[in-house]
Amino acid sequence: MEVIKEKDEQVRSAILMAAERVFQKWGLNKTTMEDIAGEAGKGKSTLYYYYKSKDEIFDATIKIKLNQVLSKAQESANQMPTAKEKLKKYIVTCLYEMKNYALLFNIVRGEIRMSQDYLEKIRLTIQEKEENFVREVLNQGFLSKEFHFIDEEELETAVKATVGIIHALELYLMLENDDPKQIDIAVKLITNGI
Amino acid sequence: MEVIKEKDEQVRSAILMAAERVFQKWGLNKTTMEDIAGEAGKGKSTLYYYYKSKDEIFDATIKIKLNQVLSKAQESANQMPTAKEKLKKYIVTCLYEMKNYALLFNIVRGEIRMSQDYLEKIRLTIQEKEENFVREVLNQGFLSKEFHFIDEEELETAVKATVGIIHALELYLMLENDDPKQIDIAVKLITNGI
Amino acid sequence: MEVIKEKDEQVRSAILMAAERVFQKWGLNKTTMEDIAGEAGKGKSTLYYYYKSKDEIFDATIKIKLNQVLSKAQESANQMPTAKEKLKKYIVTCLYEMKNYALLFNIVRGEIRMSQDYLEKIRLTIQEKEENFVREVLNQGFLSKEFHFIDEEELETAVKATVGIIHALELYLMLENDDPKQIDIAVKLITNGI
Amino acid sequence: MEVIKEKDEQVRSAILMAAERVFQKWGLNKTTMEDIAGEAGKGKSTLYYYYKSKDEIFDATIKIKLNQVLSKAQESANQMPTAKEKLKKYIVTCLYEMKNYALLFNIVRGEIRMSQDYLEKIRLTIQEKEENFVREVLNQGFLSKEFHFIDEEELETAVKATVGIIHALELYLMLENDDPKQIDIAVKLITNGI
DNA sequence: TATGAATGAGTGTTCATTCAT
DNA sequence: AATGAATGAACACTCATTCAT
Repeated sequence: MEVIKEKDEQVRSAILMAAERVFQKWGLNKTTMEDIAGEAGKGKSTLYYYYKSKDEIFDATIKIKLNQVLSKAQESANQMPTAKEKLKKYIVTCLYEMKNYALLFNIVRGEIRMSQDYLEKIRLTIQEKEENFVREVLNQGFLSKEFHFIDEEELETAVKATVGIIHALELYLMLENDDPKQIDIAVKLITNGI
Repeated sequence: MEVIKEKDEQVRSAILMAAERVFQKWGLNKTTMEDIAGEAGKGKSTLYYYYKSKDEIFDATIKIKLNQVLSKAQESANQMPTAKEKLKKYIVTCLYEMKNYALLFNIVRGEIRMSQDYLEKIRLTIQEKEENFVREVLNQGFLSKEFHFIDEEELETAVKATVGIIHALELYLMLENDDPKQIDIAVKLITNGI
Repeated sequence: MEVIKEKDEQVRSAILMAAERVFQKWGLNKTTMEDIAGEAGKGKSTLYYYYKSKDEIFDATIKIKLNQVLSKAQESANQMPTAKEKLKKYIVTCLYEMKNYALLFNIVRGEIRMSQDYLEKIRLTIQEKEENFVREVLNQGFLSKEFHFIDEEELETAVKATVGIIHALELYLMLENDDPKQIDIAVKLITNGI
Repeated sequence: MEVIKEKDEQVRSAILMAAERVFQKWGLNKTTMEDIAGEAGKGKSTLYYYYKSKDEIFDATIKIKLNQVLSKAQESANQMPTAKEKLKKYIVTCLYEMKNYALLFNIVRGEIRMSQDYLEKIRLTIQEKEENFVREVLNQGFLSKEFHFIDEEELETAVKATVGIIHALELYLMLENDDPKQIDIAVKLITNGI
């Protein structure tokens, strides 16, 4: 029973990994179920045994990948001693990771109907996760006087703004830029102000 | 003969304006030639008399809109006295304008084949235009000692980074944010550094 | 303009006639759009230029055929002198005509979702048409003392019952019976009572 | 061995009962093997262990149900003293019973390929059964002088016609009518003649 | 005995594009 | 100059059926 369950989960996972590759390559609209099936080495209709629709596959793909990236970034950041370094490490790791899945994440914005609420929900969950982490770091920096420019009541604003800026950089680097050196420059510029 | 040419140009322009509206509303993939034709009050096949394909229409639409936005931003910026204010005004105007055409510009990123070089060309042209303007402003600020942190050899890097950051903010504000106040916060944060 | 309109109507009509043939042959579910297109000598997608969906085609097919049959029956009946003969002629003509389109009409009952209201509407319209005609005939027979067994207040009940019996016979003869002589026997049996 | 055989027969029966419910609800085409399996509480492929195909399941379902209805009707009829009452009881019971399985029986007509002979065979067997019963009753009525209008040589015609009319009424009441009172009216109308 | 897993062969529908007029 | 008509090529999704276990 346990084995069977595992097998099932393995196939679902294999499908998602195949989907990730082709979505990343072709985008949501141009990727067909046949593409995914071919990449997974399965028949087209097999996909429907495991997932209800193309959208559900895309949904799951994004969800997993986002969680992976954020978790990795938070892990990396937590190994740094100071709040400043943590923040910087978090930003940089996010940027590098996201850059590798540029098209995949970008699809969420450009190709999807506004009305698809489930994606909005994913984004909100993610955003909360990010904000929680940044809030913690900023708070720590505030307590340790590292970030003396922040007073208590501005903390929440700073959290939202920082996360926003991170998103902005993510997008910029993901989409517009192929020069890895630019990441450092951009981070420095953001950190120090123009 | 001249009159006919003018008429021709008028129709082409009308089609593009119609296309702009529906692309902005539905994105590239979800917008059909019928949508565009309907919005333009023309027959579907008429579009093919004036443009070779849907892509060509989209192409032209983006090109024009981008030029409009940039020109307006440069105009606004040039009315400011100091380099600092010029830069700020330029950024803010770009952001506000682009925000209004969020989906339109975003399409360029999410829905388009990698292999479509002509869009890349547009982007390069635009980027050059932006860089030229920013370079001018930064240079002026350098000469007037407003931007003392920039030395001559760093100018080019600063130009590229600044334009990059502007793009980043554009994207962020276009896509993730519906609160107009955030624009000011974000600009301040960028200007002063986190 | 008039000519074009006519052409359009001709094609729509041709599609419907093709559809009638294949629906009659295969039923609703087993008939594919490709079947209809093939029979009509058109491309499959051409059908969608003239009709919105398979259901719409089926809808129109039934509607037209029903009207044809009823009109013909009423015409035939009206050429008879007495009410009794009119009624008999009407029944017999309906039966003979409907018999030729057995499967076509029967589809309406066996293959269609209950929830499809538009078909219900067609049936009600048709039923009204039938009832009106039968009422007229019965009324005439009542006034001429041909049908002395009907008193005024029973007229409406008699109308509904007669139409019902006609339907019953239609169904029976359409579906269960391939012997044309049986029509006469059945009519006689109904007319005289078992 | 005997026990196993019994178990086997029980499962086959359970499947058929489940099938009856879903066929009655959705019709033949719209009912999937998954529907049947779900209703039976079995795995989809289990059905193929007991039956060769969907058609075979449908086949068996109809056969059993028809036999049930006819047997019940004949039983009820046989409790009546006179031939006239027997005939009437038989008709009414058939109608009431069949009405409850309207869609199920109707499927036989609307959704099935002409070429499926096995259903034709079922129908013939059933029809023979019905005719035998009606013949017996009519004969009894002829002998007891109840049905004086029938002479010996017309008996066979009368049998066929009566069974036909019953079928007609069955169909009519099954498909077109939701008012139970109409059954009585219709029977009366048939019995007395229009 | 029973079934989870897998799939081939369809199905209705969409849409960019062509072409005769 | 303008377009109605026509269509091929896809595409997401369905389902009866098979097969290994």
